[in-house]
Amino acid sequence: MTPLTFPANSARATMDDVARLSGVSLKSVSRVINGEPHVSANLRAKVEAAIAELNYVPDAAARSLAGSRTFIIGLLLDNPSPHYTMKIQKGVYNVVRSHQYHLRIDNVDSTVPDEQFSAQLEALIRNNRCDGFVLTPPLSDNLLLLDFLEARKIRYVRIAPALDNARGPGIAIDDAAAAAAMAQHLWDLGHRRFAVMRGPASHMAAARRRDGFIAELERLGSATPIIDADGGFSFEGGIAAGETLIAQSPRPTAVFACNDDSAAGVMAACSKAGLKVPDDISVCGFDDSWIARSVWPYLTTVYQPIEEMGQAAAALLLRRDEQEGKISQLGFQLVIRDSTAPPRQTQG
Amino acid sequence: MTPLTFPANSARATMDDVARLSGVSLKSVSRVINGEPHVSANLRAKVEAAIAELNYVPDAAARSLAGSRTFIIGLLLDNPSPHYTMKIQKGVYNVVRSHQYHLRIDNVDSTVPDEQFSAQLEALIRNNRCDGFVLTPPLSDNLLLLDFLEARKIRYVRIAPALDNARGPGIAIDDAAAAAAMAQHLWDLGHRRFAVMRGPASHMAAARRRDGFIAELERLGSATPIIDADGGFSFEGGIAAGETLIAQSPRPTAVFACNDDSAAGVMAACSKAGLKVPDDISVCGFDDSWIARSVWPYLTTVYQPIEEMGQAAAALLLRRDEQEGKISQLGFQLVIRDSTAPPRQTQG
DNA sequence: TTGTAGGCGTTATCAA
DNA sequence: TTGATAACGCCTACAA
Repeated sequence: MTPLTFPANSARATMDDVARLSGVSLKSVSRVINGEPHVSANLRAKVEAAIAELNYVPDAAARSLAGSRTFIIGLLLDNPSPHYTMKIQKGVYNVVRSHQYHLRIDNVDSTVPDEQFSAQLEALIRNNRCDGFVLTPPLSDNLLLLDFLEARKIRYVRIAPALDNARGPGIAIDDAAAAAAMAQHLWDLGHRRFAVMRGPASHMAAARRRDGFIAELERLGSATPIIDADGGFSFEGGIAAGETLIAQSPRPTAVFACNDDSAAGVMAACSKAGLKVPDDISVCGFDDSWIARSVWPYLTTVYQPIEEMGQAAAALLLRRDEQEGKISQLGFQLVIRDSTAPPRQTQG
Repeated sequence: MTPLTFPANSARATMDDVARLSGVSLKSVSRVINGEPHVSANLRAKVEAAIAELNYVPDAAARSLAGSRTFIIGLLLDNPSPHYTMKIQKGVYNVVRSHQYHLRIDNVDSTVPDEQFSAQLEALIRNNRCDGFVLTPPLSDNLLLLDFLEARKIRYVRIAPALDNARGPGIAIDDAAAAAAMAQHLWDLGHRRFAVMRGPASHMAAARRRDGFIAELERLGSATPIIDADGGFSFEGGIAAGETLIAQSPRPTAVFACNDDSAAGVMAACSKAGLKVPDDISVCGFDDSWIARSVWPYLTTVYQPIEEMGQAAAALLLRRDEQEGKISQLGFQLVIRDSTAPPRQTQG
């Protein structure tokens, strides 16, 4: 019934065409398309047949002009890592498209003064509304943004929020539990002297990882104080802070970095200092980002389902029912690769 | 005149409001908004004042329903590296937004059979047209896609096209010249025995880099045959192929990889084999991607202005004048870091 | 140089 | 359960 190839230049069918072909009114066609109740099965069948025959698809512009929906979901981005961003974007995209929606991208810069930031937001929604935004970190915790959206009754879902959990719906993982799992892994290998490379103070999730790691070690009975340093979430920061950490005496036998980039920095610092990973020292990260498999040895890390988080966020946004400030947690996974091993006997 | 804060819930002004306030007709307002000719300075001033006072912005949905433009630019993506994609995306975004356009993202999978691929394309443009697409590699060289768009008279600009240059407008760099510059750099350092890590056969730009590198060496007077191997553009591939290359006897003193990822793989292979970079062997890459500064030592590479390419592509698309198949070339830059150095005296 | 009338393709309001 | 008819906000003829 539906022709396999659709002539490129044939004029697109409109609702009028469908109504005429099926012999019903315009409004009835509209009802069928939007799945409204109070439509007889007979009428619905007729309309659907006509739609199929004409290869009809509703026009998005007309729909959003006449109605309240735009069939567009916005993804709000603010300089996270390319790897992270693309994963989120892909997850959001797939769900959005499967619902016949489109994905719009918007970048903002949240490091500017409040007034400028507000102006950016104004500009975004001025001439082209969308049906909701997916917020990525650090925007997920930007109170100014949340206020702005709520004042305009624009729906949003936050990814990896760390703040104000009652504020709006969100998707996250249990950072503390994931860090604890890593602590357990190192403990089981026999490590007893640890160092933590924390992230920048602004990154709330990093603090949770650090705290979760340390809390678990204390629970397991770690006696030694656990030193830490700020790796700034970057490779360069990881090198600098890593050099500090491995210069301690006695040297820690294992370093847990709160993200993969700074973990790679620690590995570079070890390499410069002549320490072999994992023989002389174990190093592990967090994220299972692309760099985890782009260093040698491959990095032991925590996988967080970033793409799935994007999917879940989009799905939440597309479900029109109002959900008040519920944060859904997704699972994580310990990924044990080659950068962690039992400590040397002489040191153990 | 323009209020600094704009009440969140005030109804948005329409063209009607502007017309009424400025005491002119609807059409005149339209003329001013669209910068049409034949408008007196006086009238224009009145209308612009009213627009400012009412904080008016045209409604995108109404505009695209009534007119032919949608004020949306699509970015067509197909699994390139996150780093590359995000750079392009950012460049396109900035230009698009500065023209009051919005950016729509569309992913396709070009590895599927032709029929499925066409179906994907159909789905993309069925219910929501856009004013043009920016095509990223490898889609820039996808003939099926180009045919599809041309048949529907949809404008596009190709990024880094390697094929069929007369086909449609595009933005690129001179890959061969960039690779030649790298050859010159290594030659000047004193290297005389080279290896090339080429990319996958499907990536046309990689072949140009390899060929350009070799051609330049021959021009410089290289006598030794230049060995090469396929690094698959990936870190893993780089390790495997790198092991082959450095096992040659006599060993090459410099390895040029056609992208950074496989260059990092070469460095890992060297590390495994006990070779120090750059003391024992020089390694260089291409792209100046993020990994170039996430390895130790930092990678010597070629910077290509990816973000600018995105900008240029968007700018080309937004200029409505018809440009037939012109490829604009942007500049590249040699980035000399720590992974290249003169060869050891004993080997030189 | 300016203005008037009609239409773009859909949803929403009412009445039947 | 269905269907006329009027918006939605703008642009494109065409006329003045």
